[in-house]
Amino acid sequence: MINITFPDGSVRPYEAGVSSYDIAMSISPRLAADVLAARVNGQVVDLTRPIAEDAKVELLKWDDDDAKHVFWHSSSHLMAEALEALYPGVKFGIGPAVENGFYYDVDFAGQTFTDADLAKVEKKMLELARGKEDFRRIEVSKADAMQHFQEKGDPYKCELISELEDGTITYYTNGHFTDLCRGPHLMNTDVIKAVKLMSIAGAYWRGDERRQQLTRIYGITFPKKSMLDEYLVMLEEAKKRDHRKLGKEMGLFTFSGRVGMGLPLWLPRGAVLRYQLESFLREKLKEQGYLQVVTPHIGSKQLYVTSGHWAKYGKDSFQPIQTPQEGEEYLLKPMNCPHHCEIYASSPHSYRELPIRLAEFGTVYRYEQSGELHGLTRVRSFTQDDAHMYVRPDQLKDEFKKVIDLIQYVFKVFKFDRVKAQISLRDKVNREKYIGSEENWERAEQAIIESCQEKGLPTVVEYGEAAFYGPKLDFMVKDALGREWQLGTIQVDYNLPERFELEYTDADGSKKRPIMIHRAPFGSIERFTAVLLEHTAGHFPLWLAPDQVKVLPVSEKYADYAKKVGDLLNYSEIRASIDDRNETLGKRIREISLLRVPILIIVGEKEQNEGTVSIRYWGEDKGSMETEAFVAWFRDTVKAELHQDA
RNA sequence: GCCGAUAUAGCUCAGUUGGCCAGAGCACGUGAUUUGUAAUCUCGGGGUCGUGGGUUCGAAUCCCUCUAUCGGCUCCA
Repeated sequence: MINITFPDGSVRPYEAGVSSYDIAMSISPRLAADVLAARVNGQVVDLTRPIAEDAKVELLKWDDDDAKHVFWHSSSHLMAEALEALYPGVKFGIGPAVENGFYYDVDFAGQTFTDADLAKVEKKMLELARGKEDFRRIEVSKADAMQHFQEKGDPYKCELISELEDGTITYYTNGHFTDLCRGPHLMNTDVIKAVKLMSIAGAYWRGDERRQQLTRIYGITFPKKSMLDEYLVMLEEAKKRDHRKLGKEMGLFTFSGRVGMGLPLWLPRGAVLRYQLESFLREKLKEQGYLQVVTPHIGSKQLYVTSGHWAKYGKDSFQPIQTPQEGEEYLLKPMNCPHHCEIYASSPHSYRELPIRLAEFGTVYRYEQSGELHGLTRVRSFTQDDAHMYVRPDQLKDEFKKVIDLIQYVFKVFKFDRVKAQISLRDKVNREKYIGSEENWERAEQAIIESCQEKGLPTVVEYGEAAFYGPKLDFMVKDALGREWQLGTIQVDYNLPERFELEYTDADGSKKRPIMIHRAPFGSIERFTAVLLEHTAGHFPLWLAPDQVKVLPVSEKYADYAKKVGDLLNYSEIRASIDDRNETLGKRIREISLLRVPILIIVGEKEQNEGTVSIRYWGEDKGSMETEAFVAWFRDTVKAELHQDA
């Protein structure tokens, strides 16, 4: 007999070799019907795996992320089985579970497969699922595995097997389909009740663009039909928050094929939004001792040869502009740091002056591959809320931590919770992608890791995500559809100061090299605006809304009073305007609401006589109050929105 | 850049298997109406069906090119 310990701490004896499914059955058949996988001593395993020794066992149902993962992974095998049945001769790459569902990469070997075929595969999957096929785990030797997939003619699986160690290789079989797979899987296919194949896309084999492109089929499955329906409704709702749609509806920005792809045009209301975002940060930076600078939109090619950007990105940039007479070469500036380095270098510096913080809302231009452009989140021209700090070694960590505080303050004001802080370090093996000495990198990476630890900031570490000149701390936020975007970033850089031979005079009179911190709390105004739109569904905080107040006279008769109110509000620095068009009140309210104007003021006979305004705040009737009282309330609200302890 | 899809009026979309002068709602202009919390009524203007080519007696509709957009992949200083 062995002892099984449950999550609540209780212990029950079972015969050795008992499976998690048997354990679930012993508790209740109802539980056994719902359970999808088990976590034994912290490891997720098949329900059918025998347990030989004393163990901690958790029975996992749909509400557990690991259980969903197993469910979707098994679903990808089910889809593969369906595809093999419908398209004999297809070859398979990999088919993992992802955050929302699963995919399988398939080589259709010349057969065509389009969106229209998805329904057919869904149908086949459901048919196979109802056949209650067991997932069977089989351990095989490397030689046998290799032989099997060679005979089947599946080069992708052979490649994967060739990299595995003998003795660790397992198959899973469901129905007529056998796949190389580590598992774990569902007990059988019967629990898969609802299937939706979402889309097909090209995907390079092993993520390498020089290799074969496979057809990736994305899908999602559920244990209940109703859950699929809910999921699809949720997706529809998310699409309504798409910043591209909201940007159009709210008159914030547009694109023009004639201007060029990925080049956003900010409309008047969008421009107001930008200026608000900029002055919000400018105020904060003033408090923290930043100095604003302004630099040109182009820079000599030589500048980027010095910085190393030309060697790294020259071929993948907008190509140099040449002067007609002299043949000089200039680049559209893809970043602001080299310009700022030259500002630093323009005068001698004492150790007493440091840190020097140079800030600029710098518009940069980067060639992004055409297929990569995406609304405002990925564009070819964007404005960074950039700054570069030049610090002494003893100031580095304090300065870094101050920036963490600033970024956290920003996220708090905008109510971005669930921000992921990611430490982006060098690739562990492939190091020729980076410039600078091993020693400098080591110091820079340590500074970031230690600063985060000292701040108690929860982080994840990603290797290979560093910039070529230094490691980064990136702040990632998801959009409406769960896609992750990098917003804020802080980078430690020992390399550019060397390349630009930046110096300061230390206390002992010797020349020393400053360390540079690159940082941008928004990342870019464009991307920040996009993510903010999706988070708020266009309901910006009051201080930020391009139009804060619209004043609506009930009819023409009250237009004068409306104007009086509007003037008073403008005088009080509230962005207010009047809508006295010859339209019904209901219609004007509807149109202004669609523009996401937070406050509507309605004035008619009653308000005119009493000197009051009637307030509608985000669609809710707040009754009437004296105009002065409204101004006071407005100011308090804005103050509260901006006052967040970092 | 690669794979797949889409492109009809300013916007959102109809337009059957190729067949009269290409339609609707909103928006815009006009006249009436003077409105009390999410769409008042009237009349009117507006489209070389993304571009260029091809097939056909005939193309918004079928084929190719290019451009832009969408979903992914790759990339992201």
